[in-house]
Amino acid sequence: MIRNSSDSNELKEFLSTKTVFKHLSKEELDLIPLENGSEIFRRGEMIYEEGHRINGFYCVVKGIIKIFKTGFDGKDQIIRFAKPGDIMGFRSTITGELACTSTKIIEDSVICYIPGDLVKSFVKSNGEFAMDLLELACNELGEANDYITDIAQKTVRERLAEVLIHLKWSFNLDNENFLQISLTREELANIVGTATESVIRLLSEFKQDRLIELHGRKIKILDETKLIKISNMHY
Amino acid sequence: MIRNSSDSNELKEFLSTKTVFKHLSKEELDLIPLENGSEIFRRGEMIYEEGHRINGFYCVVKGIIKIFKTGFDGKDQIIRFAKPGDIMGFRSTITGELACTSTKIIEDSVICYIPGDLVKSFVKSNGEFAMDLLELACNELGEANDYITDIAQKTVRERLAEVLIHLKWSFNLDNENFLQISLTREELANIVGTATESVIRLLSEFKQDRLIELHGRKIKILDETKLIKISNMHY
DNA sequence: CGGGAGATTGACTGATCTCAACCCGGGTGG
DNA sequence: CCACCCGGGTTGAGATCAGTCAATCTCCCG
Repeated sequence: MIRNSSDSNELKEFLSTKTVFKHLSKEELDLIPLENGSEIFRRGEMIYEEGHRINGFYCVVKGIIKIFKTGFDGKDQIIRFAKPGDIMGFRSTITGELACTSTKIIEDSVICYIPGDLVKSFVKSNGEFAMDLLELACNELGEANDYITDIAQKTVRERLAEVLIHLKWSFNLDNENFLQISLTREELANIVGTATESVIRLLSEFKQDRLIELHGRKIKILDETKLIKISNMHY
Repeated sequence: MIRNSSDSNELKEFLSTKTVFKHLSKEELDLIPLENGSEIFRRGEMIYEEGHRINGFYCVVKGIIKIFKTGFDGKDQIIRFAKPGDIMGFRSTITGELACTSTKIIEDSVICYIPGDLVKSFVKSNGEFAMDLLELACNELGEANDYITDIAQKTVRERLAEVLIHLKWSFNLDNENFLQISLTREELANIVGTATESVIRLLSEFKQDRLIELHGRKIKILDETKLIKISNMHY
């Protein structure tokens, strides 16, 4: 974790255009202590861990972070990914509970921190902001509900297909149309909720069927339509 | 569904003491149109269905409702239960999306409706209320995250044990210490995320082991400690 | 070149699902 | 009054998806 001397005006610009803080007034934005700039994290580093006390929002300026819970047997379950513009830790900040998830860097990231007290004061004084934040929470809740139903009802094969599609929709492709996000097979398994070996077998099956192309960790979706069919998605 | 002529002052009293509306001012409370009173629903009736447009909060005054999603193969997944003081439909009301869940009465209920526009105006004008609502959403989000991890990682046996414990903690017991809530085996399966037959087999196994007692749909927890151990819960 | 992490493959196991039969109690219509 | 039906609830047998374990391989790095 490295202190980054990025211009605080740049950060302000970012917050006010790309994040849930977009409806803060100029004066409110000025209250956020950004003098320290943001922090740079490298792949594998943790920002905070399950059980820790969190007192503010961690806003992703750049990079990709996995947000996950560790089950009683030490196995991780990835809940979601955070990418530029996303907020981490808002649940615990709002409820005042300990963090219920850990956050680990997938792709080198720049994070800036916004104290919780400040956020709460904004919620109380700025109705637009409160509404945006509420919407954010509700959107996440909707996704969580879908996730529950999927994991409870679908086969591993269906879920893996769905995860691949979601990854394609959520993350950029490189110039050869490979998914930019680079995940280990174990991480994929921790999204799908299955064993690493199962992911490996299914991936090579999909590859056989010309649905995807694999180059190490890089994945290219070749036949989105068929994958969607396999996944039994509604959309 | 029957129109109930309950006193609107009684409802106001209820809203301002038992629900997320507790921080509304007297004036704000008066804005809520409660003249029509509340509505009575009977077991089996639906309040709203997945895919419908919802334009407000459904507040449970009395009764128990299951909130569930229907999977692509027609199988239901129960997401949570709503009981007196709880709000249904707030996610869709806030995000403006179609309902992502259906709601079906488990135990005869009294429901009162609060228009969404009004709620949104409260969010914008009353910071305390906004904060309470946000907390509500965040609490649910935390539970959803736990749920995801459980379903993804635990065995059916562990999950069923956990569900029984949660039911005991969430619902009252009758004078013989049986769980008040009455669920079919299929409904239990739809919480756990398994087949009806699996629930039946595991229940009778738990009964053999003197962990629970069964009288038709009524369930009594005999050995909470051991069930918690079986469930591998953290708490 | 040796070591280690991650990826792959194969064999085996077993938890859980599916299917089908059967039971049970309540309600109903002849 | 009784046969029948219907919605749960139970039980058993068999099929299978997916997890575990163990061996091997492939890179990449120091």
